[in-house]
Amino acid sequence: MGNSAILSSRPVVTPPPVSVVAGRSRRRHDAARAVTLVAQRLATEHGLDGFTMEQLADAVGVSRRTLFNYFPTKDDAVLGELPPVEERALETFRARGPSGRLLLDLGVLATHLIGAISPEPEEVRALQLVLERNPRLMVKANARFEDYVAGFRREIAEREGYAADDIRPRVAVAVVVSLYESALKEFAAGSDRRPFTEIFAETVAAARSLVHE
Amino acid sequence: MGNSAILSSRPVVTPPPVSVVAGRSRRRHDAARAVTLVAQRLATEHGLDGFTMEQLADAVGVSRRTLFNYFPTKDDAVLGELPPVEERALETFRARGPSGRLLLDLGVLATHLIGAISPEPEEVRALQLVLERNPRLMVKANARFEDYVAGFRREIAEREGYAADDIRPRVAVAVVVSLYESALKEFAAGSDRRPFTEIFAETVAAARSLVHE
DNA sequence: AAATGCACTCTATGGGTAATAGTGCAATCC
DNA sequence: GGATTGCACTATTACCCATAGAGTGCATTT
Repeated sequence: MGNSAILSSRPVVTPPPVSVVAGRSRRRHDAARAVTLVAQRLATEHGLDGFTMEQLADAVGVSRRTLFNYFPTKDDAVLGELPPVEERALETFRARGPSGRLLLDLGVLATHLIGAISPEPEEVRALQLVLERNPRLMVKANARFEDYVAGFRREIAEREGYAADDIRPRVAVAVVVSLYESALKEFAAGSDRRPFTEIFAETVAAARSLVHE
Repeated sequence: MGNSAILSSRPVVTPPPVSVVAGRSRRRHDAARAVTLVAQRLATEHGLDGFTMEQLADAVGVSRRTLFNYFPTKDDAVLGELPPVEERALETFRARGPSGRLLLDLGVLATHLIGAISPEPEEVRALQLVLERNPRLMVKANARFEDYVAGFRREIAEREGYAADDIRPRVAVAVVVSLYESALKEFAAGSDRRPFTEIFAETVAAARSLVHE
């Protein structure tokens, strides 16, 4: 359990629910990502309330007003955007692929999303610290993540044709999310510098071995 | 991810790590439980900072000073104590029982602990609300829970003879905790008034069906 | 032995104010 | 033509300080 919030380092622009990152969007995404990296650095060095949007704007090289074109609030600038779901990956999932087994396919989708984040352990630790020191930000991070995974629950219910009150979407997402969080803790605590995707895969494998023992 | 904190309603005194509830301890536990119920009621009605320890003491019928004999802080009085692990249940677990399969046995232990809580849905919802409105309390609740489950991780590593850096204890606990939290959400949201243990069992069954599909 | 009264220390909260986040619109720039 | 920006404004939050209340230790009472 744990009150681990999703930690996005190097997050990507949240596009419309399902979209392909392209041309203008790509440039926008890269710009927003740069804002977030700087915002996270400033938050780590000075605290969340220790830097102003003016300072962030200066550090990024845009106007303060423009920052609000990328992010609705200062908190969102620091948290960044959650990884987008690429259209092809989602179509595969909807078509009950790649394996036909829900938990496995959800794990594949999660791996894909995790690959889009590619955090460094120091970044995860730093952002964890910022969150710990700012319960407001943690609450917001968790609310955002909850909305994000709610979308996956809906996709699951639809793919599997579950009834509206079926608890399996919630359970499936809860299990995969718990593995993600467990892996994130290992990643942040680890000293061996393996990529996060590798640690997630190892965590999934450990869960599988526990289930099939 | 959820930021669901453990919600203890009708919590039991946190005894020494492994102990049997008896005589004097039972009376102490009942008294502490009464304090927590009143504290939770006051927090729900007035907010966490909207009642004083003096008021809580008056409502319970003890002196303010005595409250601190039961709980180290006001927050702890509201959160209550986490359920104790009964000695017999722990001995069974340590002896690799009841089934010999770690995840199943951990689920049995969790069911036992959940049985000791027996919350009502209104209580869960009320306490969730208090936590939402008081990030400080939520942070504390989560830190306590993290310590609590760390103990189970140690028990698992010992029971299974895992190496110190083996990730399986963390994964096993993460999965069971995610099922607990998922069940808690269903319980708080539900309108059919089934006991929490039943909903947890249903959640475990759903996870099992997803794994074996 | 546990509860309690009491006096004290420490910390967090409340209120007022100023700083900053957030907003809308028009002008400018690429 | 769309994005950026400047600007003036509104709304909200952080900061500061004093006070209330949480927390503490000890002696007395039950």
